[in-house]
Amino acid sequence: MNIEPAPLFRLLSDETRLRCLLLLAQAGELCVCELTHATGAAQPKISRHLALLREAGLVLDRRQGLWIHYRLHPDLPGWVKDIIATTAARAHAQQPFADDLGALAALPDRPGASRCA
Amino acid sequence: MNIEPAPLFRLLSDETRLRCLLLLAQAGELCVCELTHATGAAQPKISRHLALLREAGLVLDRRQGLWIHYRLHPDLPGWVKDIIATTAARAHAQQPFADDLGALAALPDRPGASRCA
DNA sequence: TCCATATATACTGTCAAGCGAATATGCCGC
DNA sequence: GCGGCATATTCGCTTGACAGTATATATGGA
Repeated sequence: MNIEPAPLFRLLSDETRLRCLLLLAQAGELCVCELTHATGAAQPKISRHLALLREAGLVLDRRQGLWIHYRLHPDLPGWVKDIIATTAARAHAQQPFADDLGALAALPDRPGASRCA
Repeated sequence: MNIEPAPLFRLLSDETRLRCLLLLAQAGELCVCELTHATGAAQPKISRHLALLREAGLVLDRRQGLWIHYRLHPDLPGWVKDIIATTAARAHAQQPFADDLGALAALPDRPGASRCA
């Protein structure tokens, strides 16, 4: 899966997509409901944006029963990882990303992912 | 001038803008006609995109007689410089950026900038 | 088999981005 | 001031992105 700069930036230019991507970069793997809650966005909205990231090869999904877990694609080119990491470092303490991380941490039973409200 | 991640990526997501930005990152300072020739784009198109980059604080312009020279803003935040540098490194040998650099080098009298065809 | 939950997709309306063509502005030399 | 060059701006148009609502699919359990 080859990734070109301009289309990559196009994907990163939507705040909802960027927030999801940075959450995945930070948390490793998250199911759709966790992303939905962390961002406060509607479920179809998250789903659509995740589909775009998936089609571009930026994320991978893994079905586990009822839940679908997303994570950054492990084989991303180095320069793409660099850009995500740089952005994550800068966004980490700023809005709205800081709140997203807080909301994620506040979800009950997170490590087991047993509770999706 | 504060720069937010999503709007930055929005600016980088247009190929014409990205090509101009990377040319400036490589060449240091270029006038509009050089960017126009290097990219092969129409002059109003280049001008419009440069205006967007200028309004966002990514580039600075300097008028010298008839010519207007653009360069990357020297006070860009470190993370923005990093992203531009990372992208430039990856794009350097690929299309269409390699051709842009070649076309730029082929322009006559470049260092003196005396000849804008 | 029927239901509930998690996620994905389809449909539709709205809005902004980008383009080409034409025109305007600013600067220079005569 | 006039003409010419470099650059900027405006206009009308087209296209594509995104949102919300509604609906479909898939899985697991009673």
